Amino acid sequence: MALHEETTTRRLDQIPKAYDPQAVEWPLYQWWESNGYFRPRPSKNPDRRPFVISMPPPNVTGALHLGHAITATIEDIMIRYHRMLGDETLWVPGEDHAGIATQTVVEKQLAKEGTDRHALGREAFVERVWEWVGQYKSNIQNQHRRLGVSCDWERERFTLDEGLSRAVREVFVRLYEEGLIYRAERIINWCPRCMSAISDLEVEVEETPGLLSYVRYPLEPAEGEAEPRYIMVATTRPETILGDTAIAVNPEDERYKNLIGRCAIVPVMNRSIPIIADAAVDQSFGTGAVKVTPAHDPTDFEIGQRHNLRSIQVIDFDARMTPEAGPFAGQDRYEARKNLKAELERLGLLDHEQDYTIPLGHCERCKTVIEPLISMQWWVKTAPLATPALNAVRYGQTKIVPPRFNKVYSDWMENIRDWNISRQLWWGHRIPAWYCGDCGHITVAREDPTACLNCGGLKLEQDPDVLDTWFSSWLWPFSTLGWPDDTPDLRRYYPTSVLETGYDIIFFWVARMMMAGTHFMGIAPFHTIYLHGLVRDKQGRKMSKSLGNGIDPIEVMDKFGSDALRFTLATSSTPGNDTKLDENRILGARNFANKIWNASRFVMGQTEGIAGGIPSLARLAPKTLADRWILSRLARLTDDVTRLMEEYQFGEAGRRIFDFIWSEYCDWYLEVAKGQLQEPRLRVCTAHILRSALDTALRLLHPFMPFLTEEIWRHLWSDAPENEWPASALIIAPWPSLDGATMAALADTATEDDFALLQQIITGIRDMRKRINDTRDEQELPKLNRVAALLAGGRRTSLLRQQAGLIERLAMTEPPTIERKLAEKPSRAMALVASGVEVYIPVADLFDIERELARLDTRIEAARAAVERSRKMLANEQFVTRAKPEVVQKERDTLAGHADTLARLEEQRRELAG
RNA sequence: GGGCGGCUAGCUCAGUGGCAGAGCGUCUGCUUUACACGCAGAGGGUCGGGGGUUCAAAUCCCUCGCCGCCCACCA
Repeated sequence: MALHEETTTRRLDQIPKAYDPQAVEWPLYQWWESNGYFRPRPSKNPDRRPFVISMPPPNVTGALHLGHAITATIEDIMIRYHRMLGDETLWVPGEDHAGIATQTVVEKQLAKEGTDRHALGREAFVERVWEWVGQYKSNIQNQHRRLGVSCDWERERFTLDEGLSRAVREVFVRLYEEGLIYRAERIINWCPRCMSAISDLEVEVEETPGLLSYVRYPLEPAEGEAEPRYIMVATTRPETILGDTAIAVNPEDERYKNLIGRCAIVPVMNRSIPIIADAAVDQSFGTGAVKVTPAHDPTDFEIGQRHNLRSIQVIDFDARMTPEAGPFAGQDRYEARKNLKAELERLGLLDHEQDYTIPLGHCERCKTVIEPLISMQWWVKTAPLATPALNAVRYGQTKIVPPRFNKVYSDWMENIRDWNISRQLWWGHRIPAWYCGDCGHITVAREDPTACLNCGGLKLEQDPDVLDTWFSSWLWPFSTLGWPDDTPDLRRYYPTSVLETGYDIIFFWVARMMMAGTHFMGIAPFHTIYLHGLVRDKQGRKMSKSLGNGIDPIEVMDKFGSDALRFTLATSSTPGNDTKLDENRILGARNFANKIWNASRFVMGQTEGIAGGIPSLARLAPKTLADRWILSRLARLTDDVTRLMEEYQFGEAGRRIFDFIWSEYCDWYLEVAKGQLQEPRLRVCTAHILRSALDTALRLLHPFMPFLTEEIWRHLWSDAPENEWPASALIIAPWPSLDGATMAALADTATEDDFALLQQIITGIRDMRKRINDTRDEQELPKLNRVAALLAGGRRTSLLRQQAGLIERLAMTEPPTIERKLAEKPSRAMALVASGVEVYIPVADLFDIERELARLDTRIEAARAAVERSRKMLANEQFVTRAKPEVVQKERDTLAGHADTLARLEEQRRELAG
């Protein structure tokens, strides 16, 4: 509580004039954290389930980028909202060991030192990575802290922690025992730079300009055939010719029917291969005949399996040609392509080439071109896991926001392919499988075995590979809570509530967590999946290191403050849609923070000594129209924002709060209050309303701008006795909520209509005053400070008389003359009509009649068009009979209003012209 | 080849059946006793094109056009 006690003053002259986020944010964060506000606190309402989020774990050695910032912001908004609602709230943070990514970073470091991991050896290398992790882990943590994340750091987890590693091991063993993990030789995506297999998801396909080469294969001569004949195929990867073991044609293809069963000669290698028929071949592409290389192409691999073809690996794991490649052995794959083509040309077998766009797979991590290769790997059989995960979404146990991603999720789940989980790396969870040197049995066990489970042999060797990074993060929602142990946290906080992340990792992470959750826990890991869009640069490009277009959130926070960044990220888009981050918007949010700061400074300064404490909204006694108006607006705001938060419409909620604070509280009520505070009769009540409304607004805004609001809030309450404080800090203060009676008492349409009329009149007078002064300025006459005003109020007369002072002060008029009907209308005056009220600003010594007539004509024209439009609608029998009655009635009122306005404007014009 | 999203003011984006909105930018004023990171006022859009449904469409349906993304084994 120390920080709060330091705050003893709210004197205007002692609070800095401009909000300085740097001075406020870090101390506040430490204060929150040291006071334990981020820990879950039991709810007073036992019927409410705890609200829990597992934070998507960032790469342990990474730097914070805008993707993390938007994730952290949206999650913190939800967490803070629920904490204020009084829910038991838990946000579990952590980091991911990020297998390939981290290993690559450290390898680069080693390269700089002129060494590599093989020189170091496995153990020393892993040791080295741990050092690196120790050095960088705190970076991402502290960068996250700067964003204001109110997560429970005491429950922080790391995917390579002992506990989480145990979860990984348990899952592997269990799935193996269930027959859902198996080892198989398949064609896989191989990254020759990472020297590892990667999963289908980790391959990025890019359309690349290339060549389609047409190559003739000589046919083995049939009996009695003298002339040499050829069969021609098209290929984008000529070097794979060396590994061809067949040529395939479509069985229906008339051109080749008579060749099926015959043999062709692989150029250069002079190997005889069969011509086979397979339905996978598209007759219309290329020549309709396909070379088949089972060792280096997924489709060919399948054709090979169907036809029992031999696989000849001609490209090695390091992307160099194998001895099987004959004269090209040892050459790089692209070098071999060039050389082979030259050789084909020399042999007269390269018929021609054409430009062709090739979809090329690249390694997601290092962008190296993927080589499809046959290799022994570990796999998860995913179909049995996908079904429950699919059903959880299908039957509404888990809802996706926005719902259009249902289809993306379901389509993937329905067509799911087995997951290659082994990686030929050193950094990660080692695969818990041991091979027996005696009998060859594979022992998969929870504890490291000392002898073969089959033959008892002691020559055991552990599989050298590690598991895909996602094999640990798919357990995140329960492994972080203590699973496989039956811990209190696991029982209390699983399933979690909302999973919030970018839509770009639906398959990588979200879908797999759904599978793991349903399979191991028997229930989906979250009831809601909220997917945000990607943050892009000004041109709409994805931010990336290589493009150098990334905006560094730390720099943004240095410059504008965390709250400004958070508010911008939260309000710049809608769920699932990408955001082009615009620095001007951040600037706007920074200005908003400053606006609130100064409004608060003013309110606290003005109300000092007048009003101790802050009455609740229900206990206020509004005395004026403006009082009732601001409370009505505030009541509606509270209602709307709460609803929007429940609907995950955080952007809209933030914008509403912005509009209220700036355009209603500051622009109007604060200005009105300046006058009311001068009146002894109104002072106390006005001060109370100013403070109470500010208090509520700060609470509503807190999830979006936690630092600024907390700082002001503790100043605001500092003169109230401690036992009156709603809470020791805004972060745990109650979320504003109005019971039905209070809502009914505060929200009042008639009041809002009355005030809207007043605003219309005041704005109108300001406009006329400005035009008068512009004209005077042109004529080199001194400007008028105040103008005279005559109002014909009609049935609104008493309202206007009550509010005359307000009009005078806010519209800068002399004390206005207000009559039901003016006995004599001023002949030389500017005029306007608003909801049946006529307003005249007489201009004695200067008047540009032509200009005023033109202005009136514009207004008359607009009124006439409006009347026309309404008349036409009401004349339409279909409208009158079919539209909802209240819509028709509203239209009638609108017409009456416009007609009245039109008539009065025309009258004003006649008098002016006449 | 399938699927999804976007196209609204000069720019960045809200709005998803009932007379088009915000911020920034523009123009004009302003030391009005919180804020020039401000105040006041103004101007600016046939809501991508076409068709349909409806009393009524930016909003629902169809279609076309760009721009972007995701998925997919045509070499």
